[in-house]
Amino acid sequence: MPKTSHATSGCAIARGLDLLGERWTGMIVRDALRGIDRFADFVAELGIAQDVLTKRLNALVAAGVMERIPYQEDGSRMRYRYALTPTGRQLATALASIGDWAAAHLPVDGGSTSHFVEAATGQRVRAALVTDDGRIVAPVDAQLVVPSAGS
Amino acid sequence: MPKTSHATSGCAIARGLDLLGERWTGMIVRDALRGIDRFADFVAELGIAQDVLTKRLNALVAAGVMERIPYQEDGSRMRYRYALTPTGRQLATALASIGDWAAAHLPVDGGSTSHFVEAATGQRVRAALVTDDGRIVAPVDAQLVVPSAGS
DNA sequence: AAGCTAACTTTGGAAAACAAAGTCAGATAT
DNA sequence: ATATCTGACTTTGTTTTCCAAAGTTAGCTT
Repeated sequence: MPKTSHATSGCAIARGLDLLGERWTGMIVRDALRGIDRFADFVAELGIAQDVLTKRLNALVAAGVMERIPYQEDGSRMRYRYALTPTGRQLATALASIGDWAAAHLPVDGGSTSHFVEAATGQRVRAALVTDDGRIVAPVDAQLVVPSAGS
Repeated sequence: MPKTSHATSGCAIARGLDLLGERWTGMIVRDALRGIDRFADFVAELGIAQDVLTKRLNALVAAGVMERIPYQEDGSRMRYRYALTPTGRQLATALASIGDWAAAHLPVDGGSTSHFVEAATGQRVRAALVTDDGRIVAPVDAQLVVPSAGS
């Protein structure tokens, strides 16, 4: 067993990090949310090595986050592109919360940063913790509950 | 420059992933949220190699996520522990959204998974996208806006 | 002085990432 | 028909990171 995997851990955070905590994976999903879907474009945008991109895309497809879709431009042969599945699009919340946190706590000189908006209204949206009855809870007032065993 | 860094990227998601997208970092923060704060306990809980833990803790301290705090048990010499800063505790939202997503989309046999609750009431909380006026927006209805340049 | 313990370093080998070059398959141009 | 172009990958060789085990350090107790 060359590399530690938490894919079968009882902790959902561990399982999620097994994907997103891997180098490049989060950036690939971010670009996919921006509409990028072609192998060569991911390479150009991210500067990722091609063999690594192949592995990551395969992992994302295997996890049900992305799917490999054939397409054909006129006057070209059939090729493949990679698009987020509904499951993958749900990761928007996770990426938004990471982005919101970084915007607040890892500032950088150049002002404007990326953010999410509601498509219908253009209104800015942020990630927050909410109760089932719609109350917003500050992160400080939240507590992590782990059923029993740790890892 | 041996390894690509997005630490100075204009994209906040890239900056956040530069930390959380590194192997082990998210798991360390998760355990820190559970109250783990000693070097040896992180090693025991995670099975992480000690030199890697040293590097990750240093990076987290440098980023302002954790702090190195001296402590002394009676009958022992002074040692150091690692605790989340207020900035670090804000990552609860990000970890919750990753955990919520994984619980929904990366199921595993053994039923119970970890989750966050409101400390005061014990009520379960979940990560969601909300507008500034408190409306909840489904991830599908959200759109990522990137100011200008990509990476 | 010798032993104990927690927090690290050091060391050497294995796995992964990186960069560059090569493969492949069709569609168009010569 | 052969040659060329393009996008999606492999292959190859080097660099970097990860890993596991052993070693170091500092102060307290026996």
